[in-house]
Amino acid sequence: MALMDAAARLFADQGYSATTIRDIAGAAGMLPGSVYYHFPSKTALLLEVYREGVAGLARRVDSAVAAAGGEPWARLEAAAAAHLETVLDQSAYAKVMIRVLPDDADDGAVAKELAAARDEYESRFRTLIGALALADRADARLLRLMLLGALNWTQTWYRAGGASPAAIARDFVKSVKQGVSP
Amino acid sequence: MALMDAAARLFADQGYSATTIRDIAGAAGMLPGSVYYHFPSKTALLLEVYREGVAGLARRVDSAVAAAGGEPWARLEAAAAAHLETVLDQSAYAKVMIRVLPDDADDGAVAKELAAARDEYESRFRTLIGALALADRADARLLRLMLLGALNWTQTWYRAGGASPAAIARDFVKSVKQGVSP
DNA sequence: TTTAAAACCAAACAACTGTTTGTTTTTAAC
DNA sequence: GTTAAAAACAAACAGTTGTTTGGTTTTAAA
Repeated sequence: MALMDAAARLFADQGYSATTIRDIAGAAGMLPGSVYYHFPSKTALLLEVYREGVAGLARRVDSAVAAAGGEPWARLEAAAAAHLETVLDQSAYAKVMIRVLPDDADDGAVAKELAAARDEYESRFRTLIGALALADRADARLLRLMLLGALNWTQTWYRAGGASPAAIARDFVKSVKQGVSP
Repeated sequence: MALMDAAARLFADQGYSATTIRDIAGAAGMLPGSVYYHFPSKTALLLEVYREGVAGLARRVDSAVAAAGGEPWARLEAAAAAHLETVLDQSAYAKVMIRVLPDDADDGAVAKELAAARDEYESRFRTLIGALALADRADARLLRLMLLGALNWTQTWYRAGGASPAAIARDFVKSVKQGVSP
């Protein structure tokens, strides 16, 4: 859908509140009012774009994990690589999920739905990390939040041309697995 | 300054473009027009708040590192702890530096200044990590970006009452140092 | 070729945006 | 107590915001 594509790209590039309905309509080749034939409000448009982003990301990660075999660290690495490839290269929808905070939606009920969608996605990493054999003092929750934070923050510094998203993800996972000390 | 305090809090809580001059003026107890006696534009106000955030954060981190002794990992841990305490608990100004992206400023020249201010701050971590003894295949740049990303992303999930900012920072540094494998 | 739904246009709405202007109040030094 | 600068007010400005309304075109099935 051209309208959602345009909205996803603009939300990802400029953020939610800096993006106007006129921006979106123009990028989709229509007039502002026409947007309201397809979506009842700007917030509803964000919600659908966000959900599509979460769904697409989940699909890619799930399939990467399924193809990764049974070794827990390999499965986590596959998930991290798929996450980063999608968020940095493949999907403007997935970018929105990282760039737009749930409370950017002016509607409180929608904010909760955005947060819930993201939580459901991230639960995959809870499972993947739960399957790891960890050192006694390692905190699985903080490990998950550290890894996801490091992955998501790449959106602020990543530029095409350097290390590939998959290579970055592999490096991150390896670092937390083995440590960087000699 | 009450005006900058109000702006810092609102920028940190709602983001830059979702915050209006009227919001800021109201929170500071004055009328919208009065803001322009102190700052020539909304963008200029952001720039000063952002700079104050960077300066305060740099001050705290520098002093924590100086007090941490000479062991490189202890110095990095002290920097990470100071960073997180400031950003999560102490300073709305520092929060702005994390929440507001440079290109949120409508003015391109200001965006560059914001990015430059953040870069100057982060160079400290380049130095701190440069002093570490790393395993052969460890990438110092990715290590820095991973750690800063994990730290900065805490702003999206941290809630007072759980692990303290300093404890989170210590956990992150320990994880990348030693790894979490048994 | 008729028809009806889907999609879009054209134009406006009220509210809100950053900002400017001229005037008044507050502050503090003389 | 006078004075002048600093700070704030009151009111508007031009442009933009999300959204609505009623009419027109497009699409595709009958």
